[in-house]
Amino acid sequence: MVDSNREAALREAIELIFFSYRSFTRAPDLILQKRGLNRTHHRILYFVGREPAGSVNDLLKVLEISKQALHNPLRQLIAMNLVSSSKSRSDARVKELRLTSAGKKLEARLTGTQILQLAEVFDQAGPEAEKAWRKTSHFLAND
Amino acid sequence: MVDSNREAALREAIELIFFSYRSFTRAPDLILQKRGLNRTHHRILYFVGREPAGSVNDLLKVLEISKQALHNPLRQLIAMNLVSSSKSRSDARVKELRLTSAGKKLEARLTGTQILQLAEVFDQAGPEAEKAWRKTSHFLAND
DNA sequence: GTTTTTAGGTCAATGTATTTGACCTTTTGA
DNA sequence: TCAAAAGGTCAAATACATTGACCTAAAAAC
Repeated sequence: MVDSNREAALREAIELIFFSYRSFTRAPDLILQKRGLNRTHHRILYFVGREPAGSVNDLLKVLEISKQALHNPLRQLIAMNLVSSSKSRSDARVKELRLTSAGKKLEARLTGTQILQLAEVFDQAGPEAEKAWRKTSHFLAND
Repeated sequence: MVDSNREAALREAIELIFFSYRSFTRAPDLILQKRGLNRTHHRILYFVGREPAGSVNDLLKVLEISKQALHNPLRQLIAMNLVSSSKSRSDARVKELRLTSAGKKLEARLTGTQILQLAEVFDQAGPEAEKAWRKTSHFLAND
């Protein structure tokens, strides 16, 4: 059971998550908007950057969106020459996705704002708090 | 400056935030979907519940969306009798928004899943980690 | 004490994004 | 070798957000 004081404290935590997430995505969203891109494009750039030569399916798994929902933004990124797509040699059905150099540059810019923001936050909070934050976030992320 | 080891650690934190947020919204989103509602409807229910008799403008400020973007989902909630709207006595331009009893019930159900989830997470992480998580999240939320 | 301006809120049309569902190609495996 | 499954694409319908005009009531300016 969750008593009513505890509930108030947990509602405060809910709001922290809401406001944190909004703060966390604000800077990259502004940069994206100027190019007619959105949060999904950033996610694609991020995960393609993290796993070069990954397939469309790899992306679908990590993003948990439908392949139809992925298709348009991915196509746009390829058309804009931010992501390259080439047939896999081992399985001709599969595409290997990679960031182009322009894609790397944009990804670094977008994610860079978040890296700086988190660096500041952890700097203010201190290393012990950072460690505890990571531990707690891990429980939240994997459940 | 952020060196390359530190950058990798911060990228891990970025992913923790992404996966945490998704995990955090999954349960209520499923409930919402069954009624043809979405995240915005939950946010409206949440903040109307937090501030009974608040105005449309109060909602706009906290949600940071345009009034046109708010209008449709709010209208739907009123039509579904989850939110009530009545003219303010002191200023006839202003509406006072409140949860109806059905609205309270749904809000409790939606937010309840998140409260339980956070209760479990903090239980696993321990009270010190919770405290540090709150401190860190506070820096992130307000910047 | 009118008149103008501002605040609160609504509506319709357009544009953008996602979903639904069909489809194509290549590979795997019975 | 042929049916089924995996990877990926496309077009139409639907849902959602944005743009921009608009209405009414209240404050402020004159």
